[in-house]
Amino acid sequence: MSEASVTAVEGNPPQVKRGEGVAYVYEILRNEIIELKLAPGSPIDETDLSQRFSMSRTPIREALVRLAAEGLISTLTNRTTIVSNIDFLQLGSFFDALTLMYRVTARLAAGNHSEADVAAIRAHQANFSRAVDERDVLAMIATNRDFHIAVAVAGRNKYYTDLFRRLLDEGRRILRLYYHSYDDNLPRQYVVEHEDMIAALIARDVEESDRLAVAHADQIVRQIRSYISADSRSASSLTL
Amino acid sequence: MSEASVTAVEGNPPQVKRGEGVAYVYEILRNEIIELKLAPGSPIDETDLSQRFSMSRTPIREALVRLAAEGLISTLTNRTTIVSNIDFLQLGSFFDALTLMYRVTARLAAGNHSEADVAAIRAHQANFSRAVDERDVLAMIATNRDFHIAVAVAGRNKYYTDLFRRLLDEGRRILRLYYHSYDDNLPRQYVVEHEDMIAALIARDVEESDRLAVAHADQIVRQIRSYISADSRSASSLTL
DNA sequence: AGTAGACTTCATGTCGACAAACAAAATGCA
DNA sequence: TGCATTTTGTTTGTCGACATGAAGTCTACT
Repeated sequence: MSEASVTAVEGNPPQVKRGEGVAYVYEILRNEIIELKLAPGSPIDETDLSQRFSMSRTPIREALVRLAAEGLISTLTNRTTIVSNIDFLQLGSFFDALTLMYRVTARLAAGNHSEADVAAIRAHQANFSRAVDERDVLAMIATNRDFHIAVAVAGRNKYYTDLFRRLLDEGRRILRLYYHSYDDNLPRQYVVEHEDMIAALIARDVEESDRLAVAHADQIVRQIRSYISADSRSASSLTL
Repeated sequence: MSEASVTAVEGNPPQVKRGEGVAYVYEILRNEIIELKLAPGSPIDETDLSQRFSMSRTPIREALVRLAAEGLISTLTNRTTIVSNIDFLQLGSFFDALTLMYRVTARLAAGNHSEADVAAIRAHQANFSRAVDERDVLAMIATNRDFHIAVAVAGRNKYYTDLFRRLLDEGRRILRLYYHSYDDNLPRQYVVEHEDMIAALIARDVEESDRLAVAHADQIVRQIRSYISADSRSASSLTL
């Protein structure tokens, strides 16, 4: 019923102290959900978690409430709570919002960024580039997300940054689902596109930043779409 | 220290049953925060609330966690939690995001709405119009928000609807702060603008819906800005 | 008198336990 | 044998209590 690797007691119960317990559990569970270590739809048992983290159920519960508020888990009243499913029917909405956030954050960043922002963005881009060099797909997904968050932060609009972060994390879940078919050419192209975006941003060229953001978003949407259709094609070939 | 009207025990402890307690407390507190019955910056005492709602502190706490996740309250670890302040420095970001959401939800609604959506939107518009007729400012603020949420729902993008809802509620808080100087002409104009928006939506005219949304947003932003500057002007006249 | 340090007070964070609600197994009846 | 009902079991929702950390108070010392 419960997978040993996930449910097992933490090797080093890292002695979190008063007031940090909830944040600790929240961070770990959040990562496990986004990285699909906890499969969508799988049930979450509070008692299990409380044993795993060597804590009472109370802080566990609060962490779960936070995750539920973010939409990462769904709680059925008086019944079990499960990891939220990836809603493929809403994929159109997702792409739409994602593209819009790419655009507005790029535009704002071009207008509002500071020196420090550029340094942060470049650091993340370096990490992303390294991940591509090392063909570390999981690291690519994570560092790519961090790069775009840094751009959003440079845009100085917390409402956009917030939504963008959620969208990008949801994107991480979807990409994890399909990363096995990752194309070797695309990552290189993403590195180049990121560099172009940085250049336009430094030049404070809002319109060019916007154009590049649209192109980048289209590229990513196309990539995910192709993964999904490839996936469904192989499935349908099985049934014939 | 604690205001009697807010801290007092609920007259009718409405016997909420298992599993509904948290949602009940959450809804009530949320409304009180948005309607400024709980002033920004004022401390929130868990023990007080637990007495007021005749519940243990546990469900109260979960409701507070949800509110904190939404940004409506800020919790200082090991110390008190307070109602979030209205951040006037971020007002520019707020207006920017608000305008964008007006636009995209109007566009999407024009493209995706169904008959039922139109009916719902019209109902909310009727409520808004009635509130204007009755010069009930508080009702106007609330029904106006509901009208735009209905439009967003018709747009069928939960990401936008979610962000929009939060922005509109934050707007309700700001308007409450300034509603004493509410202009008598503007509400009428809003009714007309809403009617125009509905017409464009039914005609599925995306571009016209967009134009109207921009105009509507500009109008509201201008209104809030004038309230604030009027307020600061009277304040500065005091200091001179 | 002013300041540093100990003490008191009190709200929060955490805990273990109990009770309700749901799901599934077991039982009884046609 | 098949279906309805009861019983059992498990997990969640709620409770009351304890421990911890922080703010304010009081005292003592320079």
